[in-house]
Amino acid sequence: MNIRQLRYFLAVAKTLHFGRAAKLLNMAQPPLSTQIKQLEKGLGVLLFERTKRHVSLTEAGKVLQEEAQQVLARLDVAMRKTQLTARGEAGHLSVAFVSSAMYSILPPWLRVFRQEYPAVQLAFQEATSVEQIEGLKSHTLDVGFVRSPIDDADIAKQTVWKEPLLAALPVGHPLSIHPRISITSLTNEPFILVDRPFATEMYDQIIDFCASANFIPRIGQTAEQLQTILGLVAAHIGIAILPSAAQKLQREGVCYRPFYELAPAIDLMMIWRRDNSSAVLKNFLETRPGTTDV
Amino acid sequence: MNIRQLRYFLAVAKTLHFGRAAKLLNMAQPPLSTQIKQLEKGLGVLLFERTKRHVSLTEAGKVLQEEAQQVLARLDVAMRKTQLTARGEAGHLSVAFVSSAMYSILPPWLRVFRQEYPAVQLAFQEATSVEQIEGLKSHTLDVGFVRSPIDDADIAKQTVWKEPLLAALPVGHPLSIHPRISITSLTNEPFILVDRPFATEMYDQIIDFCASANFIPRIGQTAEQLQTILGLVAAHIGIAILPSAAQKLQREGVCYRPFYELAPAIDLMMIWRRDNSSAVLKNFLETRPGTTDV
DNA sequence: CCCTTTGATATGATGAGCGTATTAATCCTT
DNA sequence: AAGGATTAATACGCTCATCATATCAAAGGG
Repeated sequence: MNIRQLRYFLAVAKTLHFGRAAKLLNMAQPPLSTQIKQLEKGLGVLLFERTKRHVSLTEAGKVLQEEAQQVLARLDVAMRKTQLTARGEAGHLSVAFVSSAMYSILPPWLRVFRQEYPAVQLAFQEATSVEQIEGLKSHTLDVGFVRSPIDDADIAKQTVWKEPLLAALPVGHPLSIHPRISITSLTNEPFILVDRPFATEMYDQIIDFCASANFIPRIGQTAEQLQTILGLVAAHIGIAILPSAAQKLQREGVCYRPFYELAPAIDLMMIWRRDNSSAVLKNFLETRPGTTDV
Repeated sequence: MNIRQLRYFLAVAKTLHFGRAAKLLNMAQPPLSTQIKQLEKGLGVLLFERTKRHVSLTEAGKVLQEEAQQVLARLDVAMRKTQLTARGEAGHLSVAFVSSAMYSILPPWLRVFRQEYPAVQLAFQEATSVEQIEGLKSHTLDVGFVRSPIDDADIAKQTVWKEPLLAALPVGHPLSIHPRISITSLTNEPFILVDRPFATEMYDQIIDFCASANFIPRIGQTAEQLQTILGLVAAHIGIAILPSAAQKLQREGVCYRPFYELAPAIDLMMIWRRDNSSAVLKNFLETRPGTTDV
C-alpha cells in the first residue's frame, strides 16, 4: 500500500483506461498495470473488472475511489499545514502588553501583522511587565511589550519605539501661548504623575528631567490611568509630563507642548524568550512599521 | 513524500530517539535517519531539532505529527472500507417485496441478514412485481421478492419459499369441526378472493384447485388486502383460500384448515439482475434460513 | 579524561519500479 | 470471414531507492 499506488489507482479509476491513465501519469502502461495489480494484491481485493477490452470499477473500487481522494486530500492538508507552520504563516501567537502600548505603536503593528499573516491565530492580553516575564518563562506567552528595562539572560529584548515626553497643559494656561516651553518654566507648577509602581521608568525619568533643571517637582496628585491624569489637567489641578502618544486621546481642555530641551524619551520594548525558535515569532519580530534598535 | 516516511516520522516523533524508533520499526537506525532527512527535504521543512544528543520536534514537526496521524487514520479507513465492501460486509442493498411477502419468510430472512452483516445499509420498499422488474433494470433496486413467475433473460430468480393454500373459515362454521377438509366440501360456499390483478398467480391457482374438484367457486366478494379478506371471513360473508402464512395474523373469529388433497403451493421468488456482481447481493442471496431451489 | 550514548555518514547488496518489446484477446472493418 | 486495430498482460533488463553493516563525530557522565 502506497501513496503512489493510490494516485495510479485514481488515474485508472477516472479514465477507466490503462493506456490513457498511464499517459496522464507520464509513464508507460505496463508498470501501471503491475502497480494496480500489486495494490489489489496488497488489499486482497479486486478493484477493477477487466474484460480484456473494457475496464470498470468493482463496488470495492468505487469505495476506494472515494476514500483514496479523502486520503490524498488529507495528505495535502498535512503537507501544506506543515509548510505554512515552518514559514510562520500559520500557528498561534500569544501577545501581552502594558496598557500604554495601546496608545503607541502596537495597534498599527498588529494591523500590519494581521494583514501579512492572516492564518496566524493571535491571542492578546494586557499584563504588567512582571506578569509578562512570568508568562514568557512558563511558555504561556510568546511576546510581550513593556516599558521597564528587563535584564534576564533567557529574555531577549528590543526597543521598538521611542517617544519624547511632552508637557500637558490645561487650555488657557499662561505657558500655552508658546509653541515650545522650557522645563525650567515648570519649576513652580503642581505636577500630576503616574503612580510610580505602574510606570517606574517614566516616573524616574520625569524626576530626573526636573532635577536637570535644578528643581524637584511639586507633586499635586498621582493617578493610575492616563485618562484620569488628563482629566485632572483639564480641571486645572496641575500640569503633567506624558509620552507624546497621549496626544492621540484628544482630550478636550488639554493642550500639549514639546520642550526646548532634549526631553527624555520613553521606550517601548518588545520581549520574548531567547530560545523560542518559532517561525511565527520570527515573522512577528520582523513585521515592523519602522523601529529603532537598542 | 511517502506513507512509509510518515510512519517513520511518527515513530521518531513519539520516541524522540532515532535508535529506539528504529527498533520499534524493526529496522536499523541509519536508514531511518536518511528517510527522515529525505522527508524533510521533500517538504522543505525542518521537522526535528537535533542537538547531536537530543531530538525534539519543531513547531512544524508538531503540526505534522497531528496531521500525519489523521492521514494514516484515513488510509486505514480507506483500506478497511474497501475490504469490507469487497467481502460484502459493507455497502447498500435496496430490497423490494410484494406485500404478502411480509407475512412469509422475509422478516426472519432480513433479521438473519441484519445480524450477519450489520454494516450493510438496507433500503426497503413495497412494490408490485412489475415495479420490481423496472427497478432492477433501472438499477434502483438490487433484490425483489415476487409471487408471479418472471421470465426475463436479464433477471435471475430463485424460489425461496413454498407455502400450501389453506381454507380460512369463520369460527363456528360446520366444516371447522374437522381437522382437515376436502376442497369438494367447499363447492357451495361463497368464496372471498384477492382481486386478481393483485395476485394473478394465486387467484388462478385457487380457480384451478376448485376445477380439479369439478366446480367453479361462487365468488361472493373480492378484496385487495389480506386483512380485509379475513374481516369478511370473520363476518361470515364467506370462506377464503389463503397461503398458510395468513395464520400468522391470528385474526379473531377465523380458523384455518388444511386440505386432505394435495393443495397447490404458492411460491415466493427472489429476483435480481443476473449481471449484478455485488458482493453484498451475493451475501444476501446466500443468507437464507432454509429454501428450495427451482 | 575516558567511556558511553547517539545521530550522521560511507558503502555495498538487494529489490522495487520503470521502460521497451512482445503477447493475447477482443472488437471493428472490409 | 479475415485481417488490422485496440488494449491489457507478461517478459526482461536496467536504474535507483532503501536497507544493513561498519564507522565517525560530538556530547555527556562518571
